[in-house]
Amino acid sequence: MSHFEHYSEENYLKMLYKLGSKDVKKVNNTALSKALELNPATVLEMVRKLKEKKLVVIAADKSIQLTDKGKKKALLIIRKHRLWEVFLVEKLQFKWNEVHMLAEQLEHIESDDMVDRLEAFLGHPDFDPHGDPIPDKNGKIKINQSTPLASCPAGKTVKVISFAETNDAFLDYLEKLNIKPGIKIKLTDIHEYDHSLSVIIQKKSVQLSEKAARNILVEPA
Amino acid sequence: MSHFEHYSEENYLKMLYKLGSKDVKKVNNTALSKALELNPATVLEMVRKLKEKKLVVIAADKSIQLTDKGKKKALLIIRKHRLWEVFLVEKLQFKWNEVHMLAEQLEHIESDDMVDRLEAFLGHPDFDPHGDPIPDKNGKIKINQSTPLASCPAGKTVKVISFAETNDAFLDYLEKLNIKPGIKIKLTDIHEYDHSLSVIIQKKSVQLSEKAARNILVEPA
DNA sequence: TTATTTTATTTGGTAGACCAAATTTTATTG
DNA sequence: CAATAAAATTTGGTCTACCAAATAAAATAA
Repeated sequence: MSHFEHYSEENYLKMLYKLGSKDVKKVNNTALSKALELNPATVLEMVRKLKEKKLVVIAADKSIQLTDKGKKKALLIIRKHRLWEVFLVEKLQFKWNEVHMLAEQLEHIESDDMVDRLEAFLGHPDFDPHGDPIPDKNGKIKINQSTPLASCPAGKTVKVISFAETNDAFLDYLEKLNIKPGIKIKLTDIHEYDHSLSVIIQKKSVQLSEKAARNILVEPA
Repeated sequence: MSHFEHYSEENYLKMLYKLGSKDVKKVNNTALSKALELNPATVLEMVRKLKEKKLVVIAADKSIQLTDKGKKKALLIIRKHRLWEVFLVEKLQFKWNEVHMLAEQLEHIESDDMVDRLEAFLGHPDFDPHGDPIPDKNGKIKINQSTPLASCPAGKTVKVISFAETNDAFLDYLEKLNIKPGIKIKLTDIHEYDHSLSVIIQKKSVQLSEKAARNILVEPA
């Protein structure tokens, strides 16, 4: 039967979207292979199929770019992923850093109707538990103008919006410090020496590395 | 990646369970092939794999039978399927006859933790929207010999066991009348005209519609 | 610009889950 | 029991999504 014909394709599209929006440098076959942890030959093969389906175009410099059609498809997968994450956290009481893997599975369930109903059931959330925006049913995203905590001036109090990294180590770290979307952080000091920060989170003083601060996205409180 | 290696296997197990519990006649390769709408050669191949994994045994007459291990695995898939059906109907407002295909997809999501949380979120339902029992986390089905209140004779006192419906409206209704599992109901009268019932619940006399009485499952007190 | 490195592509293979058609085995039945 | 029907099994394929290793092409560096 191969009920999950679309599974791989969806992963490629999602990764292309992710790479395309994060990195400035072009996404070539090597980059995509590494990101997906797949053999370049495998990726080349699939990219050709995506090209056939008009989901990507191969630029003159061989970089792989999503077409509007491909981008929309990617955004609708991301929509499903993020809505399921909200469900898992809000309704099934998972910790917000535990849900990624599960949402990876749920995002491939196909039913536009179900996704719309899920959205309504959850009360049309705008952001997932990590603070990432949830595209609407047409694949449109509300763009927030958050900035990395690392580029805020000392003395400022900010509100955590989302995170630029999603690996478990980072999410566990945030969990320990009780840093999550919505929480207020007062940036008390920036240390010239190593660019680490002293901040106050819920009345407790904490040290953050520059690396961490670059991946915590905030807005003026 | 082949994230869904288990997908086919699960379908075979589920179908074997279904055929085994429904039909009295033996389940042979031909029967299974027809039920799954697959070529006998394909089915034979998979059945051998299931045998390798000790999930089935092939009897002397070539009939395919689930082992305890296989049966448990099948029941846990059925558990997931039915819990998701409850979710789709109760929470996402699908009609009971629209949910089967979706649940077929959702049942293959793997996470015991999620299933248990889902069960708790749904309020530990005993039956799915079709009235089929939901196995517990060990694959055990409560084989209660409960009958609908509607089919009890007048004058009898019975104990409420479970409900064949779990939608909010029905549950609210039950809540108002203080009808819950364990409670005693005395059936004082059955009205020929509309098949409604007069019952006594905690010393108070109440009228129940036939519809409600069909969905209240009871045992002799 | 030639050598070297990196990237893209081709070639030949694998495993899982499927199929049609041929063949063998088992049952049924005249 | 022999003929026939049915069921089981074998054989030789397909398609998808993978891989490793070889080769070609492009980019970079000396």
